[in-house]
Amino acid sequence: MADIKPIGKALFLREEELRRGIELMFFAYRDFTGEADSILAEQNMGRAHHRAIYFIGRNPGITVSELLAILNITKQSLSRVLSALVETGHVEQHTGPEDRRQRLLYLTDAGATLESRLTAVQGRRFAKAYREAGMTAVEGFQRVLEGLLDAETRRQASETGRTRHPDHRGGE
Amino acid sequence: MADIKPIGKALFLREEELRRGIELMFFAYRDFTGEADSILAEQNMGRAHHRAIYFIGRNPGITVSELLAILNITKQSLSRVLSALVETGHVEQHTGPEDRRQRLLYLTDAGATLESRLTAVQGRRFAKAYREAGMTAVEGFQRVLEGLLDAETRRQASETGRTRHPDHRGGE
DNA sequence: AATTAAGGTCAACATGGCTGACATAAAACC
DNA sequence: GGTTTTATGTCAGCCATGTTGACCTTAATT
Repeated sequence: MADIKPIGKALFLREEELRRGIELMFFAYRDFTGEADSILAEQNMGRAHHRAIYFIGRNPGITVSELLAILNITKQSLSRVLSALVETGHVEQHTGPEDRRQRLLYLTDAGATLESRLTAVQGRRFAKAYREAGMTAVEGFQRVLEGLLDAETRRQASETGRTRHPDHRGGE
Repeated sequence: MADIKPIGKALFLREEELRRGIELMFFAYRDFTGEADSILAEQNMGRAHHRAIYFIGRNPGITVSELLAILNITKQSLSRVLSALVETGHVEQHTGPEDRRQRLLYLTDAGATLESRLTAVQGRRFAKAYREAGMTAVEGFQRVLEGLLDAETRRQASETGRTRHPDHRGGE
């Protein structure tokens, strides 16, 4: 099975090859999110809640504006989700110490627990795919996905993960 | 397992590596669909319409049930979208010649035109990403995406693209 | 013929995008 | 220091698209 080489070597940009990519992308994304969606449904949440929880967990103390820049949705949409998450006790908002207009966002313990659970199922799926495909494939996978990004996203993505605020939630 | 060279050095399934995959998947999918979404918005359509048009184009004469199996949504959801597409003249329904309960689906010329346009922008994005990443990377990309699929999807995916009906739309 | 099953549609609900209007806090102007 | 402008975030209401439930039509079973 090692010789899957869909492309003997000739041009691999033929229509069929491209359609294969388009379709794989659709199916893979759907299945990739499917398990998490089920967990979320149990809690009466949706994908939007997941994304907020995920990136708040990644960037404790992130502001609504910063989160917006990552998610690329309107602040009104995000606001609705955040209100729900605060309501259910998964997220805490603290007024910014410097700029009191800001709400710094943190996961509560419940939020962190849910985040772990969701990331765990998605991580397991990736771990399996990565393991089966092998290291070289993983590298290629990442390379192609990066190539699919908008220039703007690529710029931002390089910043994500940088803990922007040294974290101080629950400290008190 | 075929003894997969331990990545340069350590295990590569660490949390950070997995999170990178999760995040790339999110951003790439969003950007990948973004351009098509804009075109669709012009026509007062959404992603659901796109998917229907895409797979009908791929499988002329497909039945609603078969399309459902590909899309994995409820038939009620699909029905709404199909009605709209028939209404706007992008899709034609022909009663099945064998089984008169069935509606065989075909793109009209307008539908085919729109499909081409949408596939073209997504194809261009893939062509660029593939070109930049190189053949080996593309192979890895496909391998990993396949690994992310549910077993069920993988089974079905191998069938997609098989022109199931020899096409006879517009034959009259 | 009567029942059961399969293919589709209609209605009503929830999620999560969107835009518009707005409150509050900070910054800029003077 | 008061006024205006700008930035951050919320509330309200619309639209797209997923869901379930009720239903019609046609085919298959008996």
